[in-house]
Amino acid sequence: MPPRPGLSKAELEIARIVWELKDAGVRQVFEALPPGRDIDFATVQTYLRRLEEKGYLNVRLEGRSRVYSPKVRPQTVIRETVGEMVDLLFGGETMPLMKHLVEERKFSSGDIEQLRELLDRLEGGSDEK
Amino acid sequence: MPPRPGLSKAELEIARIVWELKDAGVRQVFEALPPGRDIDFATVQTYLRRLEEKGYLNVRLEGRSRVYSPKVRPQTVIRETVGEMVDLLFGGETMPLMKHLVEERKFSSGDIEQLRELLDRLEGGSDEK
DNA sequence: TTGACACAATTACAAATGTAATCCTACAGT
DNA sequence: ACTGTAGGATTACATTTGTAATTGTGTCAA
Repeated sequence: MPPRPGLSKAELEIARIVWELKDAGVRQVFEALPPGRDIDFATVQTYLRRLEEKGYLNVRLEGRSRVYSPKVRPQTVIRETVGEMVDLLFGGETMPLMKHLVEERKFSSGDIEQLRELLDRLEGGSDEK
Repeated sequence: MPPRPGLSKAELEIARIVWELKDAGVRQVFEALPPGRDIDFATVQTYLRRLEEKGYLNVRLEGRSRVYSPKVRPQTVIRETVGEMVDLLFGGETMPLMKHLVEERKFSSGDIEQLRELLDRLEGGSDEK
């Protein structure tokens, strides 16, 4: 299954909104844009159409307007996007990315605690490399 | 300082090679491509030129050929690229990405150990959120 | 000397992307 | 009925990206 064409940045931004709204028309997506994100209504329409063409969204007609809904789960898109990034930036190795994140981004002590727990859970579990 | 235009995937691939070679002409970069990566010599030339135009590489003339060298450190590009990805995919939150990575990618027990150490080092250190 | 290469520089081009102008039409009001 | 308008569908377009065809030029073999 060759997944489907990749998402562009702008498309990803819009896809995230649809995931959140679950089911939405152009207007709703448009209004859900973060304030300050100055982008035209018609532009949002284009992104939604492309998202549908690429197979990321379902669409149905409601009266004379189109209503979009997620077709591919965020999980999936995240896996693909992150995977590609790891390939491109680190030759496919996950550890260098982990190291980068831990060292360069900020974490609260609560975050660190959570991370330890995640690691603990791994050890017991069945997911060995 | 609006960094500089972003890197495209193909450009990033080439940039990585230049980082590794430290200093290289088109031919060398071309030959350093992983076997199987079927791409034309002229295509590599184009990427190198664009990398230079965008400010990621330095270039000097050596006889009648151009020799490229890194101008921006990998660290910097990585920080920018990862940062953008976190914004796009997780609204700027690092933790969801960490969680995703820990749960979805594979780690050896050695890796896990290393990660624990990284976290330990953080706690003592001065980098609080 | 004279081509014929080997190499690298230039130029070209189609597809993807970011963004919006334009077009269509049901409806509210006169 | 007629018309301006709001909301949405279409079409358009410049830029960026992936990729390569072309073009220019020293160099060496005949």
